[in-house]
Amino acid sequence: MSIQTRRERERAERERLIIRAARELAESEGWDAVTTRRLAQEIEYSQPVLYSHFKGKDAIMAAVAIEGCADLAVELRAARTAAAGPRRTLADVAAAYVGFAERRPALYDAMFTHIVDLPFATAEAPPALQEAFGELRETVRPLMRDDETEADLEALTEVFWGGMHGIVTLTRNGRFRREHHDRRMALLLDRLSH
Amino acid sequence: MSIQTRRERERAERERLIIRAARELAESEGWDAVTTRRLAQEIEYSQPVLYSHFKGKDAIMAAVAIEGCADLAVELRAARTAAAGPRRTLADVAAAYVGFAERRPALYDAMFTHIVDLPFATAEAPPALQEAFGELRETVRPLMRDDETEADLEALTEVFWGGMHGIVTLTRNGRFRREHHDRRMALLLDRLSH
DNA sequence: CTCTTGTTCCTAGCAGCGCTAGAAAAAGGA
DNA sequence: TCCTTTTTCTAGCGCTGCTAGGAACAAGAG
Repeated sequence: MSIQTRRERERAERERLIIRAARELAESEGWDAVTTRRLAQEIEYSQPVLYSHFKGKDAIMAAVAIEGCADLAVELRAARTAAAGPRRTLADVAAAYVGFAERRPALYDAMFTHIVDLPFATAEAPPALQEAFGELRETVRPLMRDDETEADLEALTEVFWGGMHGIVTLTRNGRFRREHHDRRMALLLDRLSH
Repeated sequence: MSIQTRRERERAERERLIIRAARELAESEGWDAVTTRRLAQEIEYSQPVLYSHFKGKDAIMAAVAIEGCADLAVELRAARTAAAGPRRTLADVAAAYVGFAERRPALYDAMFTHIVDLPFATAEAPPALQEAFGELRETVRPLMRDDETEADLEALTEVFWGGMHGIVTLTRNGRFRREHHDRRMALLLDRLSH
């Protein structure tokens, strides 16, 4: 009994270790550097140990992505609840989102560009994901007119999100001039809040 | 002299063959299927021949991406010059853009998500890229107020582009519910055109 | 303390990847 | 026909994600 729980605890501990190592490696050297061999060396176990915890490398990336979503949700929440007017709050949350993406590009990629088979806009989506989206939604809510429905809110939130995501990704790989960034963001926020 | 030109012609021909094969393979089976071995087999030459034309696989993808930009520019131009009001034209061009991305996902990825080191928002950007962006810009131009500058136009065009790009990519990998797509697009267009 | 059983873990290897050195083949000129 | 230059291929390097099968270990029984 006690032995069993200790083992499970140690296993869970090691699983967190794997995720942490993968994340740190990705953030410091990019996802290309996160090979199963390198990761195994990092956690001081052999390769097959990774596969006893995760189905494959994609599953490890997905786990990192979920952690990233939780972090993002925290940062968005901080920006949202910092008490300013609705429009100012929108700008602050947007800045928090874009800042996150720029500060942690590898993490951001794992969350929103790399992984494909991670349940998302469904009931089975990981709580951290729903929470992050919820922060965006509650940021947008005060800007809605009375005659607009909850579905309108969701849609506008997605447009807000999509706009930021597009700007972030196109900026990062050189499609946009970086010097126009502030102007773009201001324009996006201005137009989306009527 | 004549022999020389014939050789150059044949080489150029084979280069187009490589690009076409890469594109077709990517569009039918995805970029993962486009390996240098597979591509060599497809064009009925050995692997090193590929490297006598392109520096590496990335360069082949870049060539495909440029071709894709030319195609996109053509489709955008058709939508833009189909004579409707400015707002309706904006919607048509947006639909053309999104339709292109959905119809040719592999091509779209090569153009806007995969390749990183392709000169873009600079003077050295391939003409096809500048042309495609130009189509977007000229679509947006009629919606500008008189007091707005050319830089504002560029910025708004980028916001327009970024919004569509974000929606396209987040939709494709399951971050968005597909059933809200039309509502999202309508919202984006409505807000961006005042 | 020793032996057996069951679990955990590692060594070694597979098939495939992008890419390249050096040999073989082909083509052109004398 | 021979030689030179250019083109093309064979073979292989170091790497990837992933896994089968045996070694090492820990836990309980006698």
